[in-house]
Amino acid sequence: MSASVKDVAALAGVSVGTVSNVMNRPEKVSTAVSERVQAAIDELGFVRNDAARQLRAGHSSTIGLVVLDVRNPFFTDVARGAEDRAAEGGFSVILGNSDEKADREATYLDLFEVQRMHGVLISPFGDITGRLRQLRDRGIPAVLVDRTSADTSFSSVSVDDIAGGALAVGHLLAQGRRRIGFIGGPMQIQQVADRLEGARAAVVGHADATLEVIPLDALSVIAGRAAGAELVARSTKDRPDAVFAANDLVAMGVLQALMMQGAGVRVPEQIALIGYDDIDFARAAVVPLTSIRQPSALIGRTAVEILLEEAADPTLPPRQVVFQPELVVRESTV
Amino acid sequence: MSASVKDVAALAGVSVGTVSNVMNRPEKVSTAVSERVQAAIDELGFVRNDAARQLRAGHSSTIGLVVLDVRNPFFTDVARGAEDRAAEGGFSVILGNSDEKADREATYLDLFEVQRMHGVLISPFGDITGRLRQLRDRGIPAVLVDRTSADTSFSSVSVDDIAGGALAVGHLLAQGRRRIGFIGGPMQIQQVADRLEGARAAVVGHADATLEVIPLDALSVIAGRAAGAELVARSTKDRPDAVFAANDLVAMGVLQALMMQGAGVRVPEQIALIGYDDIDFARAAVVPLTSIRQPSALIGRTAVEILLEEAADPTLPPRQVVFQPELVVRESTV
DNA sequence: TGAGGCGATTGAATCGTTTTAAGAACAGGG
DNA sequence: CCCTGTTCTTAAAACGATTCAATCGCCTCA
Repeated sequence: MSASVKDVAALAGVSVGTVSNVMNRPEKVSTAVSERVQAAIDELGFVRNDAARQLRAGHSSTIGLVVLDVRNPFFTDVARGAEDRAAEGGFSVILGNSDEKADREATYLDLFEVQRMHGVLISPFGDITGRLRQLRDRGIPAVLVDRTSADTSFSSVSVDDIAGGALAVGHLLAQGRRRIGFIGGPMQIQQVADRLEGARAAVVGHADATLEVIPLDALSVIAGRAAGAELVARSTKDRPDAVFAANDLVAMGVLQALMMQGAGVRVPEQIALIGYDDIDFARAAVVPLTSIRQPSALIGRTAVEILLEEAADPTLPPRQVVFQPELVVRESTV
Repeated sequence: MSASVKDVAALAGVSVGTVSNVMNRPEKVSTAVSERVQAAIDELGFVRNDAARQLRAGHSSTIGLVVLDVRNPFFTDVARGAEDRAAEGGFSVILGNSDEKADREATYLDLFEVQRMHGVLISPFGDITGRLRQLRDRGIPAVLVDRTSADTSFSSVSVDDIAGGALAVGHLLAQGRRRIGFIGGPMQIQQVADRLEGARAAVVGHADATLEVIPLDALSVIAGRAAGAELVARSTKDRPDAVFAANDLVAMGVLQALMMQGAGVRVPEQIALIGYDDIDFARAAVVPLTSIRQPSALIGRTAVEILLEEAADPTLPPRQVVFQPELVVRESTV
């Protein structure tokens, strides 16, 4: 069907070894021969068969990435960063979407194993350190993304959500707000709990400030809107003067409820509002939303970096990299 | 590093050929031997090396899928449908995000070629029929997704956007609306042009109905909001009594502008609003949005179906499958 | 002229699985 | 006891790129 090195070698009048050298260590080949081989490659439209290369090499030059939700811009940005860094080293990234389902997650890991991936990046859903350990024993290293490992036997790259929460509430306090509301949940989600913890820490420094927690059972627009409606129903003096939503989806729901005809709570005059994640929709909201941005692309880039190092030297000790989030101020808080 | 068939064969006391038979044609092997081999596989934690299998087979058992935008729920649903159908046939799908960039699209096609994919599904960005023809000549068939091919030399699976436009406006007319506004653009996007064409066709049957086109330069929330603000600025009698937005993002922008404090245009009482795509956000909007749903998962499923058939028999003539969209009625139009 | 050195090139072995033709073991019929 | 099937298993030959020890030229210098 398609041409092989053998065909190229025959056409160029050299041996297959030389053709391989032209492609992989050009410095070992004279320019005359190199050009002749190149011409033959072009003429035949030769494309290397990766399976054969892999078989010989013992492993693929592809990195597998499993994310919790491809629709979440945070993860697509992580993926982009990973792809960029991988490309610099001559690797490719293939993307799997676990959709927060354990069986899908397992299926992707199986696929990555039969394909003898160079390594795996994963934002884990269930507890899969056992499976990851198995993969590592078979020569496939793994790096956790957006979650620190329970045990520290794997490297991880994540963001400091406690700092993020403190950053958000610190900003509200700096704007002169004192009655802060935190809207988010469920608390089983580590990220939510951490953000709340950060919020609490920020409030502690201000004796006259209070923090009210309004729990949610999901991080969605709908849930946020319900919580917002509850605020609208209160008398003005019982309302917080600032709200920190656990993520941007929730914040958008709250915003919708506050701005609704008949509600007429002005943002940010009466209630300042800050979200988390800085998704595109946040910028595009009726009142552009102040939010906490995570260095998503950098997370992906760093994860690949660590993965490649560990693949090259499996004896390296695991590392935990934690990035700091960043405040993005827009109209909803000023 | 990891065990090979040879190790399994040695442990089970049979030849490698038998091990292969146990895995691939169990009916050729006696139960006694089969059990012995299975035990050996389990004990060694043997996992097949896909590279070797592919090398022998001549092509991978993986299908490549390139979409324009992974963040768009439409495409993730297409991907899901494709994965499901592929899994039924023992194939896997790997997902590439071209992000509407020609170079990213090309990079994925190159990757799929060196990996000797079983086939490629693609929602093309640029004109890549030349490249696809090349792939096909080298044994990798392709099926176009969500776009009919300019020439009909490739199979394609798409949705009838003209019918979708007619469906949307037909619904508005059935609700008694007569002054219809179409908000969308740019018209270079085939889908937008088709939806408008369908809208025009629907209006033709009603002598007293009018269709006003409000052009946009992008299908975004922001652009939609600007168009909505323009409607708000008009006197009531100059406003349309129903708006058909080219997609849900635009519709959400329009909705935001209409509902804004001070604007006070009631939806659907004063202006009915319908979108297109039926994304999750549409359901979650302040006023849940009527929309046109496309059978996304079925599109992916069908595309894989056709691809597998063409891979099995490359002489099959290309087929164009066109699905019909579906109206989903919510509060924004009733 | 021949030895030594050096860079460029070759050819065969290798990776792990699948496939296929050939062989072994066994049963039943004559 | 031999012959003919059947059923199960084996051994060896692929697949295509890479690698490395071996070889080939060719030049320099004694």
